[in-house]
Amino acid sequence: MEDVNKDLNLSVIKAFRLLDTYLNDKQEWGVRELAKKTGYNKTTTYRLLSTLEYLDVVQKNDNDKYILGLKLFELGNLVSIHKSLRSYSRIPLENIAKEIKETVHLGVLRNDQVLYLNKAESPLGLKVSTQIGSYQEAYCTALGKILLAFSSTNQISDYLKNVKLKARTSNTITNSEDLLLELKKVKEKVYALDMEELELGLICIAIPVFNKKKEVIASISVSGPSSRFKPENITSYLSIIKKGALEIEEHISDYN
Amino acid sequence: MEDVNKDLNLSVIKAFRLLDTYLNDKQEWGVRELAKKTGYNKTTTYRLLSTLEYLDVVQKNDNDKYILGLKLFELGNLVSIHKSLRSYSRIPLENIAKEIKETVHLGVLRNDQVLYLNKAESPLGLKVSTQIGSYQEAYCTALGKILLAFSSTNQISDYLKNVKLKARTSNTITNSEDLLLELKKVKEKVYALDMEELELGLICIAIPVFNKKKEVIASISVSGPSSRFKPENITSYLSIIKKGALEIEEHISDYN
DNA sequence: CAAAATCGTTTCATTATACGAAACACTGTT
DNA sequence: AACAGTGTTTCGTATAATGAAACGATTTTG
Repeated sequence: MEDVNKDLNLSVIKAFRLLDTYLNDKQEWGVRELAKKTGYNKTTTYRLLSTLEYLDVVQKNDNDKYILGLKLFELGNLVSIHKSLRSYSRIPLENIAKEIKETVHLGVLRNDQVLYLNKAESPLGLKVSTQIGSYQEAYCTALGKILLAFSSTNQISDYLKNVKLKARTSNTITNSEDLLLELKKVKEKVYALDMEELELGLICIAIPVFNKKKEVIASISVSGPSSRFKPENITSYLSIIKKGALEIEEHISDYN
Repeated sequence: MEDVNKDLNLSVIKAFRLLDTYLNDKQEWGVRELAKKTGYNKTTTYRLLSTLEYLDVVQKNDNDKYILGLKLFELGNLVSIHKSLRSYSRIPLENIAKEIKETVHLGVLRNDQVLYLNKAESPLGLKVSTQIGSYQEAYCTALGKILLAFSSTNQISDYLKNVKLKARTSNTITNSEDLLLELKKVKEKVYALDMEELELGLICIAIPVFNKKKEVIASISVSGPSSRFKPENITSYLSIIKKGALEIEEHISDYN
């Protein structure tokens, strides 16, 4: 933990810690429930929630529980970071998803993790579904392997210093040397696979998106259940994803 | 203004007032600049911004100005309100935009205004571009006319009590009786037009989206410049938009 | 190239306000 | 009827937010 010496506003921090609680796969929370989860006093929690409700940041649903409000939707849509990448990727991702019939993601590296910037979901019932704006470990995802593989050697060694390669499944690469070897292969082949390394039954394939200076600015992946994702599909999948990546690259300026 | 007697947390309110400032079509702000705009002391503003930066709610860009941060992107994507409508409308909206080559919007009524839930932009250079999550007056937009026209008479009269019909252009309907007549016609024809009533040179056409109980739950509009938007197109546009509306309606449950 | 203007940042004394235990009102359950 | 679960209000206390002034660092101006 960094030493944060600036005198920060503790109420504001608490308010956002309350909102962060909604990241735990739970859409509605009561006052006492949130207080217990965050460790805050229930009176404090009540007052913060009242304030956030007044600001439209949260609102009560039919069960009188608090849910995230439309102010966050409004502000979230105003965020300019990666905006062009997010908007220009929309149609290409949809095209890939339509053709392959699996879920497609666009991601970038941020603080040693993969940040999901956009997605297009599989039309099928059994599908991968990720939250846009959420984060995932890089070393056990196809997106992350691409983004790491095309990072500088310094960045990669920093990554290995910062991140513990925890086994998510029996297939997860948990050894630094193995990961370096894998990244080398990924960079050579210009595509990455995740063979049930994050989650059993989940297979992904990813390729890089380049800017006009040939730097990797993002990665596109296709994810599906192992039951549908066969080795013989890889070649055809790759050509479809590459077509989508090219569509994005045409819109991208040098730096972004 | 309502009398808000609960003791709300003033720091949290200030923090979100700072964030609200970004709604004014300006992506980056300095400390003194934000302080001046909001009327807060510059030291207070500085400390609040430091706190928000610590929380990843804002971040500094290359010019050392503050921009909205990825925490807002993350939380905004977590908002569950109208989520199914937003996700299921994505592909139908894209299809309409692709076919008509104009920008398409999906909106609902909220606090007497139109809330834009989703959009698909025209592929052309000259196009309408609206912020998702933002609000617009209902009486001078095609979306708003549809949503008002299919509201109850009570809701409509409440609307007329609350809202002042300000002239946005020389074509804007500024008279309650005229608006009521217009809404009656809209409901009969089951589509609404905005003939440069919000902005000169901007024409829109909208239709309702029904749930399985035949209630209007949203509206779809197509917007384009008057130079391209010809009366003879209306019939063909309507059939294309209706096709999209049907695609959405198939996915929608009874109430949402 | 010096002077002035502007920027973000820190200091410190003061005052406002966030705080929390306890009591409360309300609801649904046992 | 008793109980356990909500969200909400009260009130005295202590903490934390406040802002004028000074600061150092850039950038702009003459």
